[in-house]
Amino acid sequence: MAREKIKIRKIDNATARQVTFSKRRRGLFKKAEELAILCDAEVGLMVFSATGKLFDFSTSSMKEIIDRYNGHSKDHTAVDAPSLDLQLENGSMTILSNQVAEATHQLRNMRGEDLHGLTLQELQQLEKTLETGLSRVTQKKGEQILEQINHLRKKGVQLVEENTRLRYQVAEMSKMGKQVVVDPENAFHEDGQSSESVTNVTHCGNPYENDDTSDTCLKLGLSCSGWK
Amino acid sequence: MAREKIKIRKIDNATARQVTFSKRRRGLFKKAEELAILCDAEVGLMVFSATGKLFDFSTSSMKEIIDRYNGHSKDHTAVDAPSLDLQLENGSMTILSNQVAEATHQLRNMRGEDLHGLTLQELQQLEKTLETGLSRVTQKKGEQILEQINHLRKKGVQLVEENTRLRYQVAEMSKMGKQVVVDPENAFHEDGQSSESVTNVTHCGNPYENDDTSDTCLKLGLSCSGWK
DNA sequence: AACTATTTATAAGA
DNA sequence: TTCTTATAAATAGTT
Repeated sequence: MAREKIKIRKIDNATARQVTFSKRRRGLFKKAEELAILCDAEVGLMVFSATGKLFDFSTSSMKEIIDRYNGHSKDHTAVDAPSLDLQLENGSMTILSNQVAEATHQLRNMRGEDLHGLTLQELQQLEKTLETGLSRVTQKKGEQILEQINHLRKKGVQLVEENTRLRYQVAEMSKMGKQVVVDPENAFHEDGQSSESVTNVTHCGNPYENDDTSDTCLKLGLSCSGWK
Repeated sequence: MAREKIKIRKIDNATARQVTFSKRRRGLFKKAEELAILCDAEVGLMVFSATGKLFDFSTSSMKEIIDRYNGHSKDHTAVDAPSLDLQLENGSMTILSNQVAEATHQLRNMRGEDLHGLTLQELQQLEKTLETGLSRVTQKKGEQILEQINHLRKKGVQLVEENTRLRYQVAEMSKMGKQVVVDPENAFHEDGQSSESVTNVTHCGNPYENDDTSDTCLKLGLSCSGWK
């Protein structure tokens, strides 16, 4: 219903699928609410994303709706038949267990940990997936690094400005100040930087001391150790 | 959403309300199904008209969806008096659901699909894991390729031997045989190979014809197309 | 997340 | 109810 008509079948691209899920989920929930209000209906809506996240909407409480549903449902065995409940419950458990097993297996495969039963074709596919994933992660890392470097640069500029200002201040004060006691800690250095600014910059590799200016500095510093 | 914009509030006219209910209900159910298909989601939808009639839609069975909902919902008082068994069951379900969600999330990360909330450290770790996995998979692929090549070589040697034997046999037979009818299909070729052996070798890229000698041949041939 | 060209949904009327 | 149609909404692809 937009730029192009689409076929109603599972969206291949995972990112696009996620985006569409968000958009259409919102649309669906809005429509559900409108129906309830306009037509004085009672509505209960449960949606599980492919990743297992739950989204729900109901006019009253979901419990009430489910109770009412159970009352209406033709399948009265579905209601208070604890044994059946448990059976179905076990069915869900089995499904979930299988999902966990499958996902875990895939993860092991991707970590290269359990490659025995795989055919050459499967290994080929796996390699391709890993290459794609790796390239995306590396790209993202690059973006973050640039971001943090830019942040540090800006911070640096600010510090230099502050420094200049402070230097000027001190110069002014020492020029006319006679009874001003000069604290040795705040005296000039040869390069003209105040000791405070110097501290902020040189302590980059020594984290958790300052909380404001050095946090990004820290992140970047730590990550550097592993770069290729 | 048509001839005129309407306020979202209960429609006064009962007839109009009923008509709108029918139309919008259909629309809502359609949207629900589309969301489920497009985004691989699980959906459960229950609607009670003002007159008390029930309409429902669900991707799997409503029971399953309600079970899953109860597993997710913090409000465990949600559905009928849960027996202790059921409570425990629900606890397990929650754990399993969370495991599924976590594993799915990790898989998405490894495929480079959902990299937003990650810190530089996490990206770094992910990259390392992917590199390790990729190197293992590539290594395994290499081993399999060598294996299959060796297998093919052995097969080739066997075929050459068989060929030689057969050639000798035929030569012997034609030397002394007078009343032996020579089948044209089994006649000699210039290179001295029997037609059977020739078939086995030259049909490597044309799979699913022979099932014994050409299976490894096939695997190797197919995978070749994707190599870097 | 915002934009916009299109597709859909649908309110009113028949 | 169903069909039609003008118009409001939703949304697919793009940025």
